[in-house]
Amino acid sequence: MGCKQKHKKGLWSPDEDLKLKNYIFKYGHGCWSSIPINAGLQRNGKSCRLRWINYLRPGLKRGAFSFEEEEKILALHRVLGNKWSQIANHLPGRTDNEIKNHWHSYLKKRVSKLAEAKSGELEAPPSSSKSTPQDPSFESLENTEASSTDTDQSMQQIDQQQLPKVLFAEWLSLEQFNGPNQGSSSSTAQHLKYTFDYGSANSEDSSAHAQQLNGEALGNEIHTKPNFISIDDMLRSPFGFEDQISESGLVDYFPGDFNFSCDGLYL
DNA sequence: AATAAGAACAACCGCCGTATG
DNA sequence: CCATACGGCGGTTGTTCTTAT
Repeated sequence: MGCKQKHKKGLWSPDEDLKLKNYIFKYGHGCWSSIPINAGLQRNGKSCRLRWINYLRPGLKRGAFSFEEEEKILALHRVLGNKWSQIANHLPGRTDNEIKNHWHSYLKKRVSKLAEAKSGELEAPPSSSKSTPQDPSFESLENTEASSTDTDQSMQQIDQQQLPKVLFAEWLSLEQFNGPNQGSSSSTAQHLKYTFDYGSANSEDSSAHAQQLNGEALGNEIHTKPNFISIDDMLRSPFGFEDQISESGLVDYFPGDFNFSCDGLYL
């Protein structure tokens, strides 16, 4: 009869789940495409893999997201965008699919409501119409090219609307890393790594490192390419690092009395 | 109680990068 | 070097559940 085996689609039955689970517990998953054949399932390998990863795999949390988890997702999403698998890496027991679903069904609305509220504040400031010097010229963005003096502001506006919030380490080449100021660059990178490694350090230590950096003829402004920081470090930061993600696409960091920008992230 | 609308969840699809022959 | 298979990822769709009317 039909020479091509039709793969079953749709929801998984408890029986199918049991077959898949038993097989993987016994033999491991190895090659996904061979699993349905060996386990006696009418599914394709991809479907088996997805079912295992998102539902059957041990260690999954399931159930409602906690407030802490939601906050973490929001913070990570601001940094990573829709990199669900990377976000999931920072939430043990949660799958990328689960996080993605929760984002689309709940968090996204929460964020856009917040943004609306914020933009409402910006567009309709309290009746006392005192124009702030920082007030960006939105009409000029819409209709005309920005004048050269407004370039920075305009770039920020464009970035805010269109560009990712952060430049990632993976986009940077080794060449850039060893760039023209090779010596100082790599030593700075080392210092930065040290400075940010406050998993075990307290903020005092951090500011001590900051002082150390400060003393390295770097002045009170450091902008060396590329600097790296891990996302977990960012989220752990006693300085509220996630609030320092700049609209220019770089990460600005202000621990104490010095500041620099960070161009890369450890993922 | 019936049902329409919206929310939440599960799974599929297509694309891309990598490994292998 | 090329073709193919596979795994992984993100977007999207389909299904089920819950709530409002």
